[in-house]
Amino acid sequence: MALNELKKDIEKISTKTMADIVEIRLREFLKKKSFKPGDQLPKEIELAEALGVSRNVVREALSRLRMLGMIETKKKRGMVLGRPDILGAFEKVLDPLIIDNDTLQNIFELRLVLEMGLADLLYVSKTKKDIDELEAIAKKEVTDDSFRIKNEIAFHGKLYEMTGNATLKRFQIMLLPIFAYVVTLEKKPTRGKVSHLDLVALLRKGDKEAFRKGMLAHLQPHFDRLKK
Amino acid sequence: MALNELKKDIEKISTKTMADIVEIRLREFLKKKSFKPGDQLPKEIELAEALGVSRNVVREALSRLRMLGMIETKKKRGMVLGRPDILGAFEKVLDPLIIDNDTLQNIFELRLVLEMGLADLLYVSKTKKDIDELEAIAKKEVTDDSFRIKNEIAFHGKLYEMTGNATLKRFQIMLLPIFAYVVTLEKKPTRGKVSHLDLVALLRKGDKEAFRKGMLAHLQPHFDRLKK
DNA sequence: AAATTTGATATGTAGTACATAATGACTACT
DNA sequence: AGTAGTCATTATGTACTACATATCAAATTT
Repeated sequence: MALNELKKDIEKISTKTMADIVEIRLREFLKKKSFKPGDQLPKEIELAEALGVSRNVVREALSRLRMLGMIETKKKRGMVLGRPDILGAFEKVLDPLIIDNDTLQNIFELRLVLEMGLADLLYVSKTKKDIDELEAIAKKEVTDDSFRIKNEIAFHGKLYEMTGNATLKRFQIMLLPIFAYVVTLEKKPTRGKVSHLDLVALLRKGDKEAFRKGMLAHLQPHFDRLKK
Repeated sequence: MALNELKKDIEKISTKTMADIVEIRLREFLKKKSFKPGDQLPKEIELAEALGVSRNVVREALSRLRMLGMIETKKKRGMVLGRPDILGAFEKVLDPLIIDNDTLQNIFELRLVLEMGLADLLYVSKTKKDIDELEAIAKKEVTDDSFRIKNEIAFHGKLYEMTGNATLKRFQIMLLPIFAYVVTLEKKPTRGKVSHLDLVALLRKGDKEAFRKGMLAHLQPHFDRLKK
């Protein structure tokens, strides 16, 4: 196809709307002025006049920034710069059904990378209490295969929680639907040679490398799938 | 503080605007109808009438979804469901200056986790050509400390690229500013005992575990900082 | 001095009007 | 017949006006 070559040679004409442009300009404005959270921002009418567009357009752009938490507004008091929830925006878009397959696969791999990299952080922050709780979770697991994904979620979720990193934990929760979705695409359920209880034992014994090897063995079926 | 307890007992009164609500409702609508990318959506006026709000409000909500790439609009042709760029939304919010310190720290840790978990994926996809290129990058590095961050970016960026995972690579690029920012908070530049060239050698020799240990040593100064 | 009222103000919502681009049908011409 | 050209149609894009609503601050009352 010559189409791909064409696309490289001819740049797509920009069909940006005013709202798109205003959004960009507002972003630049916030950055250039290096506002900090809580700082007062100009009012809508002023922005509209300064930009030479209707208040309507400004509001559409502001609405976007507001959704991301970048700004907060109160009647009469006006707008202030907010503290955006970083993962919030991400979360809104993460729907397995509208993500293309390549990206789904990529996210699946990302999840595996996280899982394998967890050990070092875990060994910095784990406590005996954590391990006990983790063991309780592993022991409570039902062998019934239909509960398998639930077991996985509970166990691995606890692992992330043990890092004490709230962002990481939430990130993991967000990736769960993707993970579950990709797993359901499998024909037959595959199990690694190392069980959750094995992992708990490894954690307790205290050898970081051993734990990592165990985790790899636990996830091996997933890695095997990547090789094709 | 009794405030935290109070917050649990008393739910925050919802001060959602119409645009907020419409955004939620539209999301639900898209999900319930299980539209696929490219599917035609109702027009603005119909949505406004169905929801009992002005077209203005609907447009504000649509503007948000449009920003995320969830919908695409063309004049006369109407709206169709789009393929959102997952990381796009994330990218828009990722500014070190407006993220609070705890989250910055969390993201920094997340980055370390990724780095440590990279090995397994890397050993699935690495090629000799990749390693040669990586070595070229490492050899080109200048010893001047002022170029240190540039060196880091080039080298580690290439590592992510070698995984063949575009999402992961882009995710890493997005995290760079955060990483650089946190590193600049350090008093004195710290160097791990394993250099980039050492890592290349380890990669070439082919032992996954050795490479991971090397990476850990390379990043050790960063991990040391976490322990306090 | 404390409490209440009142006015001013910035955002939130509604509604109207028109511009603009894409579509498709219809017409005319060779 | 088939191509080119015209024109009405339609859904989004932009502008403007008007008013509701919450909130702050000053003025007034007690």
